[in-house]
Amino acid sequence: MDDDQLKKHFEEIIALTNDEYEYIRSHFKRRIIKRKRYLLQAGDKVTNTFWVKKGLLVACYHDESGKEHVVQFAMENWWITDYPAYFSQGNATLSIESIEDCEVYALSFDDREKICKEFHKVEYFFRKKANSGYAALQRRMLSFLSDDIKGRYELLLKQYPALLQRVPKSIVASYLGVSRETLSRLH
Amino acid sequence: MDDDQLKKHFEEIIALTNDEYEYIRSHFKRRIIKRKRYLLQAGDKVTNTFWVKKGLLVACYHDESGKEHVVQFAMENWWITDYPAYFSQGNATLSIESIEDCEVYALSFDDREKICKEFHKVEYFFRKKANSGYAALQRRMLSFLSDDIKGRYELLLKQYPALLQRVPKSIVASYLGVSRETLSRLH
DNA sequence: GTTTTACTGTGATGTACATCACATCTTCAA
DNA sequence: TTGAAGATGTGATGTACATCACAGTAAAAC
Repeated sequence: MDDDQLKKHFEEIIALTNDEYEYIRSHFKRRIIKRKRYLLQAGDKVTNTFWVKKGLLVACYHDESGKEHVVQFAMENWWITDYPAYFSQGNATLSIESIEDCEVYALSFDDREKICKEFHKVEYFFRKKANSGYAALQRRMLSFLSDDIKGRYELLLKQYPALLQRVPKSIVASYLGVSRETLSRLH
Repeated sequence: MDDDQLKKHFEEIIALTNDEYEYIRSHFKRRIIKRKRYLLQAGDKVTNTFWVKKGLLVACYHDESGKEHVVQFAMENWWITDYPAYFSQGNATLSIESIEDCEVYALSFDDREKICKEFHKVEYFFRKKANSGYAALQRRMLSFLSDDIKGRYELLLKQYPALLQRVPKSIVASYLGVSRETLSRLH
Protein backbone atom coordinates (compact mmCIF):
# COMPACT_ATOMS: atom_id res chain seq x y z
CA MET A 1 0.00 0.00 0.00
CA ASP A 2 1.46 3.26 -1.10
CA ASP A 3 0.42 5.46 1.79
CA ASP A 4 2.06 3.62 4.63
CA GLN A 5 4.10 6.81 4.75
CA LEU A 6 1.16 8.92 5.91
CA LYS A 7 0.25 6.28 8.50
CA LYS A 8 3.86 6.26 9.73
CA HIS A 9 3.74 10.03 9.94
CA PHE A 10 0.70 9.99 12.23
CA GLU A 11 2.19 7.17 14.25
CA GLU A 12 5.25 9.23 15.11
CA ILE A 13 2.92 10.84 17.64
CA ILE A 14 -0.22 8.71 18.10
CA ALA A 15 -1.19 5.07 17.82
CA LEU A 16 -3.85 4.25 15.20
CA THR A 17 -5.62 1.03 14.39
CA ASN A 18 -5.84 0.17 10.69
CA ASP A 19 -9.56 1.02 10.69
CA GLU A 20 -8.96 4.39 12.36
CA TYR A 21 -6.23 5.13 9.85
CA GLU A 22 -8.34 4.14 6.83
CA TYR A 23 -11.12 6.40 8.04
CA ILE A 24 -8.76 9.35 8.60
CA ARG A 25 -7.06 8.64 5.27
CA SER A 26 -10.40 8.87 3.49
CA HIS A 27 -10.51 12.60 4.26
CA PHE A 28 -7.31 13.29 2.29
CA LYS A 29 -7.20 13.84 -1.47
CA ARG A 30 -4.12 12.92 -3.42
CA ARG A 31 -2.65 15.54 -5.78
CA ILE A 32 0.16 15.16 -8.23
CA ILE A 33 1.78 18.30 -9.56
CA LYS A 34 4.71 18.70 -11.88
CA ARG A 35 7.68 20.90 -11.15
CA LYS A 36 7.34 24.68 -11.53
CA ARG A 37 3.57 24.62 -11.11
CA TYR A 38 1.25 26.24 -8.59
CA LEU A 39 -0.38 24.21 -5.84
CA LEU A 40 -1.97 27.43 -4.54
CA GLN A 41 -2.09 30.92 -6.00
CA ALA A 42 -2.33 34.24 -4.20
CA GLY A 43 -5.95 35.34 -4.23
CA ASP A 44 -7.35 31.78 -4.19
CA LYS A 45 -9.65 30.79 -1.36
CA VAL A 46 -7.58 28.59 0.96
CA THR A 47 -9.54 25.50 1.92
CA ASN A 48 -6.73 22.93 2.21
CA THR A 49 -3.54 22.17 4.02
CA PHE A 50 -1.12 19.79 2.28
CA TRP A 51 1.04 16.97 3.55
CA VAL A 52 4.00 16.25 1.26
CA LYS A 53 4.57 12.61 0.43
CA LYS A 54 7.16 13.30 -2.23
CA GLY A 55 8.84 16.36 -3.70
CA LEU A 56 9.58 19.89 -2.61
CA LEU A 57 7.53 23.08 -2.52
CA VAL A 58 7.91 26.69 -1.44
CA ALA A 59 5.41 29.24 -0.15
CA CYS A 60 6.13 32.73 -1.47
CA TYR A 61 4.83 36.24 -1.22
CA HIS A 62 5.10 38.58 -4.22
CA ASP A 63 5.19 42.21 -3.13
CA GLU A 64 3.75 45.11 -5.13
CA SER A 65 6.94 45.43 -7.14
CA GLY A 66 6.79 41.74 -8.06
CA LYS A 67 9.71 40.77 -5.85
CA GLU A 68 9.41 37.25 -4.48
CA HIS A 69 9.90 36.51 -0.77
CA VAL A 70 10.16 32.88 0.33
CA VAL A 71 8.31 32.27 3.57
CA GLN A 72 8.34 28.50 3.94
CA PHE A 73 9.69 25.30 2.41
CA ALA A 74 8.14 21.86 2.48
CA MET A 75 9.79 18.60 1.68
CA GLU A 76 8.66 15.03 2.46
CA ASN A 77 6.61 14.67 5.66
CA TRP A 78 6.15 18.41 6.03
CA TRP A 79 2.86 20.26 5.93
CA ILE A 80 2.32 23.44 3.96
CA THR A 81 -0.36 25.98 3.24
CA ASP A 82 -1.00 29.69 3.66
CA TYR A 83 -1.75 29.24 7.36
CA PRO A 84 -3.24 32.67 8.15
CA ALA A 85 -5.67 32.26 5.24
CA TYR A 86 -6.37 28.58 5.98
CA PHE A 87 -7.29 29.21 9.62
CA SER A 88 -9.40 32.29 8.84
CA GLN A 89 -11.00 30.73 5.74
CA GLY A 90 -9.80 33.64 3.68
CA ASN A 91 -7.94 34.25 0.45
CA ALA A 92 -4.28 33.46 0.05
CA THR A 93 -1.63 36.13 0.21
CA LEU A 94 0.99 33.45 -0.50
CA SER A 95 1.54 31.28 -3.55
CA ILE A 96 2.76 27.73 -3.22
CA GLU A 97 4.93 26.46 -6.05
CA SER A 98 6.61 23.14 -6.75
CA ILE A 99 10.38 22.98 -7.08
CA GLU A 100 10.23 19.31 -8.08
CA ASP A 101 7.51 16.93 -9.23
CA CYS A 102 5.32 16.41 -6.17
CA GLU A 103 2.80 14.08 -4.62
CA VAL A 104 0.81 15.73 -1.85
CA TYR A 105 -2.30 14.93 0.17
CA ALA A 106 -4.82 17.71 0.68
CA LEU A 107 -6.92 18.00 3.86
CA SER A 108 -9.65 20.62 3.96
CA PHE A 109 -10.16 22.80 7.01
CA ASP A 110 -13.64 21.37 7.62
CA ASP A 111 -12.38 17.80 7.36
CA ARG A 112 -9.53 18.56 9.72
CA GLU A 113 -11.93 19.99 12.29
CA LYS A 114 -14.17 16.95 11.76
CA ILE A 115 -11.51 14.29 12.37
CA CYS A 116 -10.11 16.23 15.33
CA LYS A 117 -13.58 16.39 16.84
CA GLU A 118 -14.15 12.67 16.28
CA PHE A 119 -10.76 11.55 17.62
CA HIS A 120 -9.26 13.20 20.66
CA LYS A 121 -5.88 11.74 19.66
CA VAL A 122 -6.04 13.40 16.25
CA GLU A 123 -6.72 16.70 18.02
CA TYR A 124 -3.61 15.94 20.11
CA PHE A 125 -1.60 15.12 16.98
CA PHE A 126 -2.37 18.47 15.38
CA ARG A 127 -1.81 20.40 18.60
CA LYS A 128 1.62 18.80 18.92
CA LYS A 129 2.40 19.63 15.29
CA ALA A 130 1.26 23.22 15.80
CA ASN A 131 3.43 23.57 18.90
CA SER A 132 6.48 22.23 17.09
CA GLY A 133 5.85 24.51 14.14
CA TYR A 134 5.52 27.53 16.41
CA ALA A 135 8.78 26.70 18.22
CA ALA A 136 10.64 26.30 14.92
CA LEU A 137 9.25 29.59 13.60
CA GLN A 138 10.18 31.38 16.82
CA ARG A 139 13.76 30.08 16.53
CA ARG A 140 13.84 31.37 12.96
CA MET A 141 12.53 34.77 14.04
CA LEU A 142 15.20 34.89 16.75
CA SER A 143 17.89 34.08 14.22
CA PHE A 144 16.64 36.96 12.06
CA LEU A 145 16.81 39.34 15.00
CA SER A 146 20.16 38.33 16.39
CA ASP A 147 22.35 36.53 13.83
CA ASP A 148 24.19 38.04 10.90
CA ILE A 149 23.67 36.65 7.41
CA LYS A 150 26.48 34.13 7.68
CA GLY A 151 25.13 32.89 11.02
CA ARG A 152 21.63 32.50 9.60
CA TYR A 153 22.89 30.55 6.62
CA GLU A 154 24.99 28.25 8.79
CA LEU A 155 22.03 27.56 11.07
CA LEU A 156 19.88 26.64 8.07
CA LEU A 157 22.65 24.44 6.66
CA LYS A 158 22.97 22.63 9.98
CA GLN A 159 19.22 22.17 10.34
CA TYR A 160 18.38 21.11 6.80
CA PRO A 161 21.49 20.07 4.85
CA ALA A 162 19.58 17.79 2.48
CA LEU A 163 17.00 20.47 1.73
CA LEU A 164 19.66 22.98 0.66
CA GLN A 165 21.04 20.51 -1.90
CA ARG A 166 17.69 20.49 -3.66
CA VAL A 167 16.87 24.20 -3.78
CA PRO A 168 18.34 26.92 -6.06
CA LYS A 169 20.49 29.33 -4.08
CA SER A 170 18.39 32.27 -5.16
CA ILE A 171 15.46 30.71 -3.31
CA VAL A 172 17.55 30.04 -0.21
CA ALA A 173 18.73 33.65 -0.32
CA SER A 174 15.17 34.92 -0.44
CA TYR A 175 14.18 32.69 2.52
CA LEU A 176 17.09 34.21 4.47
CA GLY A 177 16.06 37.74 3.51
CA VAL A 178 19.13 38.58 1.42
CA SER A 179 19.94 38.92 -2.28
CA ARG A 180 21.38 35.95 -4.22
CA GLU A 181 24.58 37.97 -4.83
CA THR A 182 25.10 38.51 -1.10
CA LEU A 183 24.59 34.82 -0.37
CA SER A 184 27.02 33.93 -3.14
CA ARG A 185 29.67 36.19 -1.57
CA LEU A 186 29.54 34.29 1.77
CA HIS A 187 31.46 31.33 0.39
CA MET B 1 -14.27 36.17 42.22
CA ASP B 2 -11.10 37.59 40.91
CA ASP B 3 -10.37 35.18 38.12
CA ASP B 4 -13.51 35.40 36.05
CA GLN B 5 -11.08 36.83 33.53
CA LEU B 6 -9.34 33.46 33.00
CA LYS B 7 -12.73 31.75 32.70
CA LYS B 8 -13.83 34.33 30.13
CA HIS B 9 -10.58 33.75 28.26
CA PHE B 10 -11.25 30.00 27.93
CA GLU B 11 -14.87 30.67 27.05
CA GLU B 12 -13.87 32.75 24.03
CA ILE B 13 -13.29 29.34 22.43
CA ILE B 14 -14.94 26.60 24.52
CA ALA B 15 -17.90 26.26 26.90
CA LEU B 16 -17.01 25.24 30.47
CA THR B 17 -19.23 24.40 33.42
CA ASN B 18 -18.25 26.01 36.71
CA ASP B 19 -17.00 22.67 38.03
CA GLU B 20 -14.91 22.06 34.92
CA TYR B 21 -13.48 25.55 35.19
CA GLU B 22 -12.66 25.20 38.92
CA TYR B 23 -10.86 21.95 38.21
CA ILE B 24 -8.85 23.45 35.33
CA ARG B 25 -8.18 26.56 37.39
CA SER B 26 -6.70 24.45 40.17
CA HIS B 27 -3.76 23.60 37.89
CA PHE B 28 -2.70 27.25 37.58
CA LYS B 29 -0.48 29.04 40.12
CA ARG B 30 -0.83 32.77 40.60
CA ARG B 31 2.37 34.86 40.47
CA ILE B 32 2.76 38.52 41.24
CA ILE B 33 5.90 40.21 40.01
CA LYS B 34 6.94 43.83 40.23
CA ARG B 35 8.13 45.86 37.29
CA LYS B 36 11.68 45.29 35.96
CA ARG B 37 11.93 41.80 37.39
CA TYR B 38 12.52 38.42 35.78
CA LEU B 39 9.70 35.95 35.40
CA LEU B 40 12.11 33.59 33.64
CA GLN B 41 15.87 33.80 33.17
CA ALA B 42 18.01 32.37 30.39
CA GLY B 43 19.48 29.09 31.57
CA ASP B 44 16.51 28.23 33.80
CA LYS B 45 14.66 24.98 33.20
CA VAL B 46 11.37 25.97 31.54
CA THR B 47 8.49 24.16 33.17
CA ASN B 48 5.70 26.76 32.85
CA THR B 49 3.77 28.79 30.38
CA PHE B 50 2.15 31.98 31.69
CA TRP B 51 -1.19 33.59 31.07
CA VAL B 52 -1.17 37.34 31.78
CA LYS B 53 -4.05 38.62 33.84
CA LYS B 54 -2.59 42.07 34.35
CA GLY B 55 0.56 43.90 33.25
CA LEU B 56 3.04 43.66 30.43
CA LEU B 57 6.08 41.46 29.80
CA VAL B 58 8.70 40.91 27.12
CA ALA B 59 10.67 37.83 26.11
CA CYS B 60 14.24 38.71 25.14
CA TYR B 61 17.37 37.07 23.91
CA HIS B 62 20.76 38.44 24.95
CA ASP B 63 23.45 37.62 22.40
CA GLU B 64 27.12 36.98 23.22
CA SER B 65 27.87 40.69 23.12
CA GLY B 66 25.06 41.36 25.59
CA LYS B 67 22.81 43.01 23.04
CA GLU B 68 19.13 42.48 23.81
CA HIS B 69 16.72 41.27 21.13
CA VAL B 70 12.99 41.39 21.88
CA VAL B 71 11.20 38.32 20.57
CA GLN B 72 7.73 38.59 22.06
CA PHE B 73 5.45 40.84 24.05
CA ALA B 74 2.63 39.79 26.33
CA MET B 75 -0.12 41.98 27.72
CA GLU B 76 -3.43 41.00 29.31
CA ASN B 77 -4.94 37.76 28.02
CA TRP B 78 -1.77 36.76 26.19
CA TRP B 79 0.36 33.72 26.91
CA ILE B 80 4.11 33.82 27.14
CA THR B 81 7.05 31.53 27.73
CA ASP B 82 10.20 30.38 25.97
CA TYR B 83 8.21 28.04 23.72
CA PRO B 84 11.03 25.99 22.20
CA ALA B 85 12.35 25.26 25.69
CA TYR B 86 8.88 24.70 27.19
CA PHE B 87 7.89 22.13 24.57
CA SER B 88 11.21 20.30 24.68
CA GLN B 89 11.49 20.51 28.49
CA GLY B 90 14.82 22.22 28.14
CA ASN B 91 16.61 25.29 29.44
CA ALA B 92 15.60 28.78 28.43
CA THR B 93 17.51 30.73 25.83
CA LEU B 94 15.12 33.65 26.41
CA SER B 95 14.56 35.78 29.50
CA ILE B 96 11.11 37.10 30.36
CA GLU B 97 11.02 40.47 32.09
CA SER B 98 8.21 42.61 33.40
CA ILE B 99 7.70 46.10 31.99
CA GLU B 100 4.97 46.83 34.53
CA ASP B 101 3.79 45.24 37.77
CA CYS B 102 2.22 41.93 36.70
CA GLU B 103 -0.20 39.27 37.78
CA VAL B 104 0.26 36.05 35.82
CA TYR B 105 -0.96 32.46 36.10
CA ALA B 106 1.58 29.70 35.57
CA LEU B 107 0.67 26.36 34.01
CA SER B 108 3.29 23.62 33.94
CA PHE B 109 3.87 21.51 30.86
CA ASP B 110 2.81 18.33 32.67
CA ASP B 111 -0.38 19.94 33.95
CA ARG B 112 -1.20 21.26 30.51
CA GLU B 113 -0.78 17.79 29.00
CA LYS B 114 -2.91 16.41 31.84
CA ILE B 115 -5.88 18.75 31.39
CA CYS B 116 -5.70 18.37 27.61
CA LYS B 117 -5.81 14.61 27.99
CA GLU B 118 -8.72 14.78 30.44
CA PHE B 119 -10.79 17.25 28.39
CA HIS B 120 -10.97 16.95 24.63
CA LYS B 121 -12.22 20.55 24.51
CA VAL B 122 -9.18 21.83 26.39
CA GLU B 123 -7.02 20.05 23.83
CA TYR B 124 -9.07 21.87 21.17
CA PHE B 125 -8.63 25.20 22.99
CA PHE B 126 -4.84 24.93 22.99
CA ARG B 127 -4.72 23.70 19.40
CA LYS B 128 -6.74 26.74 18.33
CA LYS B 129 -4.45 29.02 20.32
CA ALA B 130 -1.37 27.41 18.77
CA ASN B 131 -2.80 27.81 15.29
CA SER B 132 -3.55 31.51 15.88
CA GLY B 133 -0.11 32.08 17.33
CA TYR B 134 1.52 30.40 14.35
CA ALA B 135 -0.48 32.51 11.89
CA ALA B 136 0.43 35.74 13.70
CA LEU B 137 4.11 34.78 13.80
CA GLN B 138 4.07 33.89 10.10
CA ARG B 139 2.58 37.31 9.29
CA ARG B 140 5.34 38.92 11.35
CA MET B 141 8.00 36.89 9.55
CA LEU B 142 6.51 37.93 6.22
CA SER B 143 6.58 41.58 7.26
CA PHE B 144 10.27 41.17 8.12
CA LEU B 145 11.00 39.70 4.70
CA SER B 146 9.03 42.11 2.59
CA ASP B 147 8.33 45.41 4.36
CA ASP B 148 10.75 48.23 5.03
CA ILE B 149 11.20 49.54 8.56
CA LYS B 150 8.48 52.17 8.23
CA GLY B 151 6.04 49.56 6.91
CA ARG B 152 6.83 47.18 9.76
CA TYR B 153 6.31 49.89 12.35
CA GLU B 154 3.01 51.00 10.83
CA LEU B 155 1.75 47.41 10.78
CA LEU B 156 2.62 47.02 14.46
CA LEU B 157 0.97 50.37 15.29
CA LYS B 158 -2.18 49.30 13.48
CA GLN B 159 -2.25 45.89 15.15
CA TYR B 160 -1.44 46.91 18.73
CA PRO B 161 -1.85 50.66 19.26
CA ALA B 162 -2.50 50.35 23.00
CA LEU B 163 0.53 48.13 23.48
CA LEU B 164 2.88 50.67 21.90
CA GLN B 165 1.73 53.34 24.35
CA ARG B 166 2.96 51.22 27.23
CA VAL B 167 6.38 50.14 25.96
CA PRO B 168 9.63 52.19 25.73
CA LYS B 169 10.53 52.91 22.14
CA SER B 170 13.89 51.23 22.52
CA ILE B 171 12.06 47.97 23.21
CA VAL B 172 9.75 48.46 20.22
CA ALA B 173 12.81 49.14 18.05
CA SER B 174 14.46 45.94 19.20
CA TYR B 175 11.28 43.94 18.46
CA LEU B 176 11.30 45.42 14.94
CA GLY B 177 14.96 44.55 14.47
CA VAL B 178 16.27 48.13 14.27
CA SER B 179 18.17 50.54 16.53
CA ARG B 180 16.26 53.00 18.73
CA GLU B 181 17.89 55.86 16.76
CA THR B 182 16.58 54.54 13.46
CA LEU B 183 13.08 54.16 14.87
CA SER B 184 13.25 57.68 16.25
CA ARG B 185 14.16 59.02 12.80
CA LEU B 186 10.98 57.60 11.23
CA HIS B 187 8.80 60.25 12.80
C1' DG C 1 22.38 17.75 -30.98
C1' DT C 2 21.39 22.52 -30.64
C1' DT C 3 19.32 26.40 -28.73
C1' DT C 4 17.32 28.52 -24.91
C1' DT C 5 16.81 29.21 -20.16
C1' DA C 6 18.32 29.03 -15.58
C1' DC C 7 21.79 29.43 -12.30
C1' DT C 8 25.80 31.28 -10.16
C1' DG C 9 29.76 34.24 -9.30
C1' DT C 10 32.01 38.68 -9.58
C1' DG C 11 32.78 43.81 -10.07
C1' DA C 12 31.22 48.50 -9.39
C1' DT C 13 28.33 51.82 -7.16
C1' DG C 14 25.12 54.10 -3.97
C1' DT C 15 22.63 54.19 0.35
C1' DA C 16 20.04 52.87 4.54
C1' DC C 17 21.30 51.69 8.66
C1' DA C 18 24.23 50.92 13.05
C1' DT C 19 27.15 53.05 16.03
C1' DC C 20 29.00 56.58 18.80
C1' DA C 21 28.49 60.86 21.02
C1' DC C 22 25.98 64.45 23.01
C1' DA C 23 22.05 67.19 24.78
C1' DT C 24 17.57 67.65 26.79
C1' DC C 25 13.54 66.28 29.10
C1' DT C 26 10.90 63.06 32.00
C1' DT C 27 10.47 59.74 35.46
C1' DC C 28 12.06 57.35 39.39
C1' DA C 29 14.32 56.67 43.81
C1' DA C 30 16.04 58.27 48.02
C1' DT D 1 12.54 68.04 47.13
C1' DT D 2 16.66 66.77 44.91
C1' DG D 3 19.70 63.98 42.42
C1' DA D 4 20.11 59.99 39.54
C1' DA D 5 18.53 57.18 35.97
C1' DG D 6 15.95 56.43 31.91
C1' DA D 7 14.13 57.82 27.57
C1' DT D 8 14.35 60.20 23.33
C1' DG D 9 16.02 62.98 19.47
C1' DT D 10 19.74 64.59 16.56
C1' DG D 11 24.37 64.90 14.18
C1' DA D 12 28.38 62.69 12.20
C1' DT D 13 30.65 58.73 10.33
C1' DG D 14 31.59 54.16 8.35
C1' DT D 15 29.99 49.95 6.20
C1' DA D 16 27.27 45.88 4.81
C1' DC D 17 24.17 45.21 1.69
C1' DA D 18 21.06 45.83 -2.62
C1' DT D 19 21.17 46.76 -7.18
C1' DC D 20 22.76 46.69 -11.79
C1' DA D 21 25.55 44.69 -15.23
C1' DC D 22 28.12 41.16 -17.20
C1' DA D 23 30.18 36.56 -18.08
C1' DG D 24 30.44 31.67 -17.88
C1' DT D 25 28.51 27.11 -16.98
C1' DA D 26 24.86 23.73 -16.47
C1' DA D 27 20.39 22.11 -17.26
C1' DA D 28 16.19 22.03 -19.78
C1' DA D 29 13.46 22.20 -23.86
C1' DC D 30 12.82 21.35 -28.56
